Amino acid sequence: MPKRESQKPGAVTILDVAKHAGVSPMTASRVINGNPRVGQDLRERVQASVQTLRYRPNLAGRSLRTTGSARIGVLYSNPSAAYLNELMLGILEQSSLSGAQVLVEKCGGIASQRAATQRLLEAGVDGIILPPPLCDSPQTLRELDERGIPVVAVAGAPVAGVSSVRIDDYQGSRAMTLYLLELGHTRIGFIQGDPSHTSAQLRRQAFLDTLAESGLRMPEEYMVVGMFTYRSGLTAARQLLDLERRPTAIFCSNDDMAAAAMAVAHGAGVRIPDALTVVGFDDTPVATTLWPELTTIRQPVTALGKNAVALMLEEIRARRSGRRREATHQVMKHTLIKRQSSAAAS
Amino acid sequence: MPKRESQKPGAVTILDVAKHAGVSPMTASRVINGNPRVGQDLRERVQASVQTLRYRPNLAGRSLRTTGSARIGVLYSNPSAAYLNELMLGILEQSSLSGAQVLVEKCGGIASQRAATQRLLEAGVDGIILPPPLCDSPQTLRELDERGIPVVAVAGAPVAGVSSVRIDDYQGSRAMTLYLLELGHTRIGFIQGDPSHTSAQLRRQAFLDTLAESGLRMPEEYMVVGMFTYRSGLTAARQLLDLERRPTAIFCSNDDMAAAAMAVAHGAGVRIPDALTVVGFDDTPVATTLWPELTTIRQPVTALGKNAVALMLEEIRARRSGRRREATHQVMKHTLIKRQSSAAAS
DNA sequence: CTGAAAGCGCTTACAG
DNA sequence: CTGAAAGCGCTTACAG
Repeated sequence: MPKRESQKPGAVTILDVAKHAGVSPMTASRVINGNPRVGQDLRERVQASVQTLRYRPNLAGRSLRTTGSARIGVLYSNPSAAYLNELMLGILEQSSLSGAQVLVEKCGGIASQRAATQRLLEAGVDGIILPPPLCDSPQTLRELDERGIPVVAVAGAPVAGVSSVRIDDYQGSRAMTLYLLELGHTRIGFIQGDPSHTSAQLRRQAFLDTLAESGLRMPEEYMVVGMFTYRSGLTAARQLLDLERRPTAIFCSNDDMAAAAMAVAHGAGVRIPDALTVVGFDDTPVATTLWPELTTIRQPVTALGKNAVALMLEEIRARRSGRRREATHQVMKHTLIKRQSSAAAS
Repeated sequence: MPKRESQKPGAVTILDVAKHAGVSPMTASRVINGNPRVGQDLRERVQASVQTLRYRPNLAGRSLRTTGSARIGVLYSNPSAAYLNELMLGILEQSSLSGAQVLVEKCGGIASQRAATQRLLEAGVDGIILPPPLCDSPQTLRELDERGIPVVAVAGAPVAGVSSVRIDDYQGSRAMTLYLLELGHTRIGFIQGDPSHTSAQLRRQAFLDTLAESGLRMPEEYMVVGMFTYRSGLTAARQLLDLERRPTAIFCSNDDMAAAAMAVAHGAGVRIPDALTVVGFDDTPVATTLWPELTTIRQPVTALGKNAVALMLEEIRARRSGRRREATHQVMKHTLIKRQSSAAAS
């Protein structure tokens, strides 16, 4: 008799499901994985058993056979803490679902980057995920590609041969600009992000293009360069609010700079949103920390992380079975989130 | 001949290590897991092979035998986004290392909490991790305990019979208070957190006790109640800075409120840290986003998450093998992080 | 102290 | 369309 005593009572396995449905474990497995080559009635019986028994597949068991021992590296440099946290959340969640292991390395300059890559490779990673801003470094991408390591870039401009997951920064920025125009703002300041980031360039370009479409053009001093940091946002916002004829709205290229702009406005006694609309981009946790809460463009950062892992796993499986996949470029949906920091122009 | 072709070349298994070292897989396993009952020379040979082959254990394989199919639920309500993100990071990392699955449920009031618990249980979780503020709800703890579900509380006051992981809020607050005194501040404002949170009470008490020790007592209007939110920090900080004889330092019970205090100070034209020292508690990402960067007490939130999972897994294993463990109360180390928002009293 | 056997839960590859 | 067999990588429980 098998020892069932030390067994957890509620641990329903696929064998239990199969027995309950009166089929072989294989058939149960097929139904559970959505394989269409199963007869209608067996399928229904298995599905019923899954429901009744509240079966949940054990991912360790599954991944042992499928992905084998996939290991994914994440190489990052100089990130926004909040963004990286959220991204890692998605990466870990998905890899836990898929039974993959995740190794993380941080690097600074190009030398330390090589060392970090080396460490990841020695640890046996099958591929590397590159969050911004590393995803924007052609050199990094080339080096990894030359070594034959699969790469998935998160954000950044699509590069031939390298899979990527991102949102459409251009359309996101366009949506925000249209929203500000709808609110009746005609004097809109813009704080740009780090010019070396593709996302910063796209957000700026969309802003300018969308205004031009509406026949509007901002005076040059309404366009200020920031670096995506809070500190740079302070300086930039001060510049804008010190103008003689100052804007009635400020579009900041990310939330951190928007937080800074709000602090400066506050300091100058300018009330938000009555006298000044401030909007951001990203919807990081700071957006709902601030008061008034920040109107911004939501990036599904966690989902970006999840999909990056899924893409990577497909790539790894393909390579293991000797196939070659085309690089995939996945664009995820952004959302305009209206909160209390924006209002109609007065 | 076994098909080795579709095999990933770098996938070193424990069998490779064993063969390379000339021992059985069992001995290799023992060495790798630090089991002391292995002879000196076999141990060394295995360790050398691990090095040479750059062996990394496959966690899916391991967890299949050890934890079995452990599933851990996380039940949270009304969290600080940044704190929860970081905690989840640790939870997911550790559970991925241990091959456990994580299910997350959010809840609001007590009714929705029951429903969420029910969903977790139906999904077959073996135990539930309770982040703040749920860890402070005796009712929640009791209900879970009555159903016989293992619980690990993150933060909160230690409760008999319920394992917990936390930092010593009292000592952390004491360290910060001593630091402010060292800097020569004698007029220190204090913004308290949500009074229903144990951590808020402890931080406040330590502040008062430590001052008393030094023979100091602040005027009543220097103690202001906040709610741990940015918004409440704005109000509280305004109160403090509007005082005729205002403090030279403000100790905020968390970083979000410190961010608010800095914004208000900024608004009032009070320079930080020259004219005003502002310090926080937690070291969430916002602390390094602000300018000047925030002096604060670092909570190892990610590590708290990791350890909560580790504790939970021990508990689950113990129960499965019919043993009963005493509840463990783990206190992790905090650190005073000195940044640019604090300076000597002028 | 060391090892041969068995099995964790699942799915791949083969056979019908 | 369905199933019996084998094995993913590891460790538990048993034997010596």
